[in-house]
Amino acid sequence: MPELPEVETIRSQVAAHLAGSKLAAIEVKRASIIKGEITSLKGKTIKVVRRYGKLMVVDFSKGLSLAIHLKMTGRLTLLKDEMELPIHTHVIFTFKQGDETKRVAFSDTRRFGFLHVLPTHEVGELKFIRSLGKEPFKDLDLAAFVEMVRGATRPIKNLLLDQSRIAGIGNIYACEALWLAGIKPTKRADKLTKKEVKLLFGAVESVLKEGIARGGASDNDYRNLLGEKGEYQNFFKVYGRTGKPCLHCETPLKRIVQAGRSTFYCPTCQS
DNA sequence: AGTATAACCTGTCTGC
DNA sequence: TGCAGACAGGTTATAC
Repeated sequence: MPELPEVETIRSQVAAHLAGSKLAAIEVKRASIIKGEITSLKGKTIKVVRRYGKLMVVDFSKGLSLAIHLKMTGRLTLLKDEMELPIHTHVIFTFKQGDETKRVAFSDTRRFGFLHVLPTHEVGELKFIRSLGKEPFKDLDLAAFVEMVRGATRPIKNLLLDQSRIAGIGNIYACEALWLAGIKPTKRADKLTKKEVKLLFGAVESVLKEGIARGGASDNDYRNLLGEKGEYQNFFKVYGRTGKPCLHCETPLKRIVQAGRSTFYCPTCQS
């Protein structure tokens, strides 16, 4: 479920609530979602929480790290006292900071997500990270974006979703950015005009920024570390709005399928 | 280099 | 009420 803004929201919350906390206990209910030796994290303290595209990396003391991918339905939940465990909880972490005890559950209905324990110095060697493309707001600048678009013959929507080119964009933000830029999702990437490329670059940054500002999009499953929904779903212009009027021109929005994923767009504004 | 499809899983919704 | 089918924020392997 979570795309860059959702993962970034959780990343900053994990940093705010758990940095400096010591992992006192780990309860594993389903080992198959774990790679590496999770018990080695016991007694270690959280130092830094990073994000690579949609992957979160928690750096612990003693040179150990925990990579977390939430995929579609993964959640990290800071458990309140007496709180029932989320459904499909696979791992429960108990942290101590001074007198305080904090419990965090990793749950994942569809079990696509994973936890991966590895030495911090090996994080950069992860195949997932090595194959990631440029990161919005970091090394993805307009020049890099122009270059990328110029060299691609596939539809622009498919390019936006390709994590090996741009890290972090998923189906929601791809659709929203294309609507904002007024570009048809099926248009061949290298056929975009200079003006369109520039508009799209701005639109991508704009929707990601707004997604982060609104705490992510909870169209369905997504919840932040505190179990709260995001707000960005209330501001979708096209995603999931098949048949509803375009907010610009009132044309009924269309749904098509590209690369096996739903694309929502306005046939009038995006041509 | 690109596409398309299936696969990994469970849950929810729609239509008959 | 039941049941089949479509669909869901992601990634990857495999076959064209």
